[in-house]
Amino acid sequence: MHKHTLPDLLTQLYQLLYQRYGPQHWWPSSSRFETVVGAILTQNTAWRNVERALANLKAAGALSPARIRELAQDDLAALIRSSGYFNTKARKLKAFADVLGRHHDDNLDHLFDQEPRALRRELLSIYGIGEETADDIMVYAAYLPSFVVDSYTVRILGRLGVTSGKQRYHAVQALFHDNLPLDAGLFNEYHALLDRHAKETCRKMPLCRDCCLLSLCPTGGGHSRAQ
DNA sequence: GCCCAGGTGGGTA
DNA sequence: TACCCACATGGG
Repeated sequence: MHKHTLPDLLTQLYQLLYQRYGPQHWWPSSSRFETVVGAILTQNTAWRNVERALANLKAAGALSPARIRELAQDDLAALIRSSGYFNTKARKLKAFADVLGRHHDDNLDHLFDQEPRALRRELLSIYGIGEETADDIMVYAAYLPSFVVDSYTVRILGRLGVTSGKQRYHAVQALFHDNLPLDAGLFNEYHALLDRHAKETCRKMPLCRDCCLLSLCPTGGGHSRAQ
């Protein structure tokens, strides 16, 4: 099937994307807490709309766990209106702020200073934090190597014939964990590059022959189905 | 008007 | 387990 081993393919995929796009400087934020808030607000939402919500929170002095707890949920929802799902996301932000206050004295160092498995479990136990958001927080706020799998990741791996498109989150994540160095900096850049490539290229050019990944594509760019 | 965007939780069979 | 649906704004 493949002319590459999986470690080779995943490494070459990274190198091709990095050569094409360069460093992506993720996660754009001025604090780790802001990164966590952004990770929740960007769920199924364009980042552009999240930026407005974050600006509103900053302008209102509301970008802290204590202020998020103090604000009425409706008032918090109004501030983040532009990010969509504002009622749901206001509840999610409050859920995170509650756990951070109750169990960690509002200190992200305390939250992050535990075994990575335990940290991920705790994040997943919080209302509104699923696997992808948990891994966003692991990589981009706690600086731990936990690969972020999103729909773009699945789409690109599908086109390269690496996944079927029906695998669960954990199985896709394991591809990266089992075949690459467990390096938070690498995982940071890798996920950002997949995102960049999918947004910039995959939509406009559904075939690999039109993009920088042609050399990795088993079909030579002739897809019958786009994943 | 339509489809999509840096998903998650809840319900049903 | 496997689907289905609600959640909601803003841009192309």
